[in-house]
Order: sequence, then structure tokens, then C-alpha cells
Amino acid sequence: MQIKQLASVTGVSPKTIRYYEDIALLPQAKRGDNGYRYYQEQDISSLNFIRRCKELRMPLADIKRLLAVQSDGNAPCAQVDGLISQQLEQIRIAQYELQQLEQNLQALANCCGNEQIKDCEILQQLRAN
Amino acid sequence: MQIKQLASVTGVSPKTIRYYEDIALLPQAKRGDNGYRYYQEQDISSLNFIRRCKELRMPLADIKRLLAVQSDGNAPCAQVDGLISQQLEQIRIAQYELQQLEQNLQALANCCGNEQIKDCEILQQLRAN
DNA sequence: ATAAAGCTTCCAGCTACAGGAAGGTCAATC
DNA sequence: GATTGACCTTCCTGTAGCTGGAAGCTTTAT
Repeated sequence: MQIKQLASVTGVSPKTIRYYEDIALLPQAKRGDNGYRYYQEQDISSLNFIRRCKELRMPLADIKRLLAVQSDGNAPCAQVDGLISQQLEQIRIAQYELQQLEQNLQALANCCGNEQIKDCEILQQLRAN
Repeated sequence: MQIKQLASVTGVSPKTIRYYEDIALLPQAKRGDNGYRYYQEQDISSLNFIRRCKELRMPLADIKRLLAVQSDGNAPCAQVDGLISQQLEQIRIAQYELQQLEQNLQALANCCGNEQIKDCEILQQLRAN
């Protein structure tokens, strides 16, 4: 299978697939005599795995570690657990920040009933202090 | 006042201040005979304004527009309103996404009671489908 | 024969800076 | 007068995760 087909099967663009190979997130693809990359089923699985991790907002570096860890079946599971909880914790922090942010923005959005910049209370708030 | 003092007053690093000048978010600073940048009160206000907008996660491009708009006191206020509501909407979208994410991660985090990678149910979930 | 589609590599750009090198300047100290 | 240390300057590189585009192959279809 050529790169474009792998791309359409997995929903990951050819550009991105090459990029993943560049940064060694994917192994170097086999090449034909013409220099084209050729892929197998295995590569579909890898890309799907990556895609799913990315949906969880994992950094590529972490995904790389997960991929590495998978090759040693006897390794302890703690690393995986650790990555997931870290991720979860970051999400929660982000949620908290966004919540504060929403309140601030909401307050701002409601504060201006004027028509001209010189009276704009949003800007006055932002300049304040 | 020299750049370092402006930095310590506003909490924005000298690097960042120079960067803001580069991208014309701040006007070109006055220079002494030695080439050093010198600043006034006005610059403190500008930087504080920028800092406050950044706390609201506004992109620098938007902040630039806000700064530009401020110089024309008779312009309509709608642009400012628009930016704020856009920002608010994005925050809400992000919140929704994070909420979904948290659920997914939570489900994953709870799913693995095993010890070895080869049995890890987190990885199995991630590979699934 | 030619055109279109697909492949390759490489280079630039996006955001918002931070780190560091190489070199000039200023104030204080010996 | 010389030196030290703290500042200042510009310029280059790197960060994350790609995307767009150029220049130049190959393959396939007409």
C-alpha cells in the first residue's frame, strides 16, 4: 500500500505520516525501487494507535514512549498508568483555568453598553490597575 | 527607564519586550546615543494592557487589533465586543472538548489492574477498533 | 506523446517566545 | 588606568506538530 492509501485509511495525511517517520515515531518505511514508501497492515495499527493517543492530547514524545514500551511485553505497566494519570491531571488543570477564564471574559463581555471606543468599558477594564 | 526596569515593573521579560517591538505590537522604542532602548510611563500601560489580554488567552494578533483600535476614539465599539465574544466562544468549545477528554481518560485510567505490559488493558483499549 | 496524479526531498512558516553567542557600554572598584 | 560585572545590542537556533509549496522524479491513463 502506498502512502496515500495509508493516509486515507487512517485519516492521517501523507505529510504527517512522513513527518512521523522523520521524528522516528514510525519506523522507516520499506521503499520500492522507485523510492516510494510501501506500507502494511501493521502500519495501519500503529497510526490508529497514534491517532487515538492524540485524541487524548498526548504529546508525541509520550506516544513515542508508549510505542516503545509496547515492544517489551514483560515490562511493568506502571509507565502506562503514569502517563495516563499525568494526562488526566493536566486536563483537569486546564479545565480549572478555562473556568476562571470564562468568568473573566463573561464579566467583560457584559460590561460594555457603549458605542464608541473612547467610552468602551471593556477597554477601560483591560487598561485598569 | 531601561528595558530591564520596564521588565521588572511589568513582569514581562526583556526578551519578550524586544520581541513585541519586532512584531510591531509595541512601537519602536526611543534609543539613546549608545543604542539602548529607553521607555516611559506610557510603555508600562501598554505592556500591562497586553499582559491582561494575554491572561484572557488572546492571540497577539488580536491584541494588536485592540491596540490599534484604541487610537481611534470615535471608532465603533463593535470590534472590541466581537473579539471578546469570539474569545468566549472558543473558551467554551475548549471546555466542552476537555470535558469529553476527561471522561475518556478517566475510563482508561480505571481500566487496567494488571502488572505487565502484555496484559495492559489501557494499551488494549488504545489499540482497539 | 502528453497530461494528470502521485511520489520524493527540502525549505519556509505558523505561535510566542527562550537560550545563547558575540560584542558594545556603563558604573564601580582597585 | 585597568578590570570586573552587569547591563545592553543583534542575530541565530530551537521549541510542537505539523502545513504549504517548490523542484523534480515515476506511473498511469488517454
